[in-house]
Amino acid sequence: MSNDDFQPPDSLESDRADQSDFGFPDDWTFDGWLEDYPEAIVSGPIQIPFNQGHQVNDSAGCSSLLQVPGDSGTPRERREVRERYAFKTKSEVEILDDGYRWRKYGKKMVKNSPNPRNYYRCSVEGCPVKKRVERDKEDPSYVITTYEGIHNHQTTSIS
DNA sequence: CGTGTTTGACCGGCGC
DNA sequence: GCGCCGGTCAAACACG
Repeated sequence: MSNDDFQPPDSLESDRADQSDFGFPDDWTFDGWLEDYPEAIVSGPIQIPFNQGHQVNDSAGCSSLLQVPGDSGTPRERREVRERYAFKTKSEVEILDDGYRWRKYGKKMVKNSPNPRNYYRCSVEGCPVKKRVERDKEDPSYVITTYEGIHNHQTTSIS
């Protein structure tokens, strides 16, 4: 697919000033791709888990809109659907409202980190989406979230 | 009473 | 084959 022409990390990281254009909630910090989590640097479709902001629906029913800097420095729109997507946010709480309802189904201590990892599943039956949340090893003020799967339903509206 | 969390057990993949 | 490790299950529990 066109995954190869999707340029990860550098362009995003160097362009952090534009993160407001990603449509993330204000208190979320998009930190680009995580080098520590190569498996998160996907190969395959993914749905960026945000419905607020710039989410757009296409014919596939599940798409997200991601903006990356264009050659000229002007952000160009990018629509990507991936199966896995990880990012890091600075947050005190791990339960972030991303527009879906999640049910925790596991907690695990992982090696190389003093912090537990939490496993969540989308509450909607038949929806295969999972996410795992853990605090940054060396920077506990950050929360690492990894989404996996594509929602096959509309946003579960919550509060 | 319905829904979500907690928590230890269980399981499967992988490296030695 | 065995043990480690990450991921999941499920029963009991908490809470509105």
